[in-house]
Amino acid sequence: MSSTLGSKIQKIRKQKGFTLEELAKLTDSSKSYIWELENRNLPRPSAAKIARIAKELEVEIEYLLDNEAAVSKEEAVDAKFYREYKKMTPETRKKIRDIAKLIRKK
Amino acid sequence: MSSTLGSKIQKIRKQKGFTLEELAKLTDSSKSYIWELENRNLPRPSAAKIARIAKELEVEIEYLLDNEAAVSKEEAVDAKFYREYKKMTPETRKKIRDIAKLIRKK
DNA sequence: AATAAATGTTCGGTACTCTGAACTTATTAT
DNA sequence: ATAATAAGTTCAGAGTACCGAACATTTATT
Repeated sequence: MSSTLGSKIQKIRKQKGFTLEELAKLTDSSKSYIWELENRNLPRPSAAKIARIAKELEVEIEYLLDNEAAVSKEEAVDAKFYREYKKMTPETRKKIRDIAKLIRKK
Repeated sequence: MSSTLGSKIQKIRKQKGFTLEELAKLTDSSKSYIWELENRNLPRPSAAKIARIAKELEVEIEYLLDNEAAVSKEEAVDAKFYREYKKMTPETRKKIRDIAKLIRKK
């Protein structure tokens, strides 16, 4: 179940219905490179590229990078929550943090 | 005010009291490379390296990568919140998400 | 089925990552 | 002040990132 960087990118790209060329264009890449990312196991792609790809695929960078076991469903739920949280207004975010602080204290 | 990747890494490394060699060892890097990361403007360091460094420095990868304007204090507060959130129990996390959902609906 | 159009794959080359080892500068101990 | 140790800096070189352009395969059109 190891799920590599490449397989994750490919899976999400297809889910979103992008072709290699489309994702390449969105991320200022060449389609050949996106293909290599997906199909060869490139040992150290750049952080900048991976960040742009993560953004277009709407996933956390960590999700793409962290391998195997680390990507539990629980963590996915948390990451999703954080993505949503970040879209809220500052006021709402503060409320949530304050409440979290209270809850924590039991 | 541009705040580059390098300056961020250096600032946090020093805050945490690490020498180049210590951070290098923690992240399976050479101290020469950590130095170059901090002091030269390397155009595309690998995602794997940046991820390991972010982890040891206890910051979000996004924080290191996103440039200037994006790194507001507000966002730092949010990132801190998320770091703490992730350390909570699954039950507590769920409570927080549920409450967040309610709050959102006004 | 034949052709065109779209999507995917290979490859050569330039610029870059990252290291180990040597070197320089700052700090601490004697 | 001098020596010893630690911290920081430079550099050559092996291996990789990433691109453009050519080639191959799949899918759509007639």
